[in-house]
Amino acid sequence: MATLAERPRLDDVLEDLGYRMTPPRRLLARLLGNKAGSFSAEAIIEELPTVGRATVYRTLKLLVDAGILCKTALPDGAPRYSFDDARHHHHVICANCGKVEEFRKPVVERLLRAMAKEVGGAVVGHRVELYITCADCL
Amino acid sequence: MATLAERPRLDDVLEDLGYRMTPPRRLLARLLGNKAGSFSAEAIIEELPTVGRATVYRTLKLLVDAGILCKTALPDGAPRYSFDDARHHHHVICANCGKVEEFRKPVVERLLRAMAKEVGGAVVGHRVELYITCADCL
DNA sequence: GCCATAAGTGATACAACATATCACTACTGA
DNA sequence: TCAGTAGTGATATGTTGTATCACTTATGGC
Repeated sequence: MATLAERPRLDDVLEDLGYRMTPPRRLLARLLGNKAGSFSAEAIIEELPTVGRATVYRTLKLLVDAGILCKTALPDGAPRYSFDDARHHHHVICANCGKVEEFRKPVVERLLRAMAKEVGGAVVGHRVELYITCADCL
Repeated sequence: MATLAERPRLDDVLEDLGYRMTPPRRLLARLLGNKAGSFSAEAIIEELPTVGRATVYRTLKLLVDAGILCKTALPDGAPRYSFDDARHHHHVICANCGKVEEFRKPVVERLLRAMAKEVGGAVVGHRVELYITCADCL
């Protein structure tokens, strides 16, 4: 995951993408900017009672589409959002606390590419997730 | 995925697991026994209007827990059920028609095990999915 | 074959996560 | 300043399930 320091300022990102900077988006940007680990959409909604559900979901989607956030899931399927780093990567997810870390392994990509050749058809994507109980939770 | 011929008879499976064979379960077993590819729970519910939602979901869960069915997801997160083969495996999923195929690659397991050593914490599981557009859909 | 009983059932409510609609508001650029 | 469009929040709806609960029934022991 991009560290707090590396992270682009969210309001800048949204403006650069041509979106308007509105008070709800500023609130969201400020809140998300200080989030570590992963979070659920509902948590954000609770923390920003003045911002409507639809707006929270809309903005999260915007940020996911822009590659700023990444949407993953815990093993039980509960969706989590976390900051993303622009490069292609996979996730290590703590099944207990939901913390998400990224990893990049060219070997994984090579392997999947090789596998792609074996199956007929055109590969459109892949997903690799490793579930752990993190050191803090042990 | 287990081929139609290889597939154990579902009613036998349920009985062997100690479950009662009831009319709704027989209907489900007959319907699922003829399914190819993957399907959604809601499709089953529509096809069996005499069987309640709860019963369909309960029975699907039973079969997933028993290792007969496997629950995966399309790239957009829409859940799909497909027949499963008992051994550990991963999925190749057609993002267009939802067809699910299994693959086994010991290399993948070895790689994930190696990765597990690098991250702190205890590995509790993993998920690897390859999304394609299958030959039929091209 | 009968019966007790535990397992199973369906209707319905609820829950989590998200999108659609729509009248209203407020940025923004001209 | 002002028109036009992007954005907003309330609310309804959709999807995918799980919980509850009164009712029904399959099954094993006799």
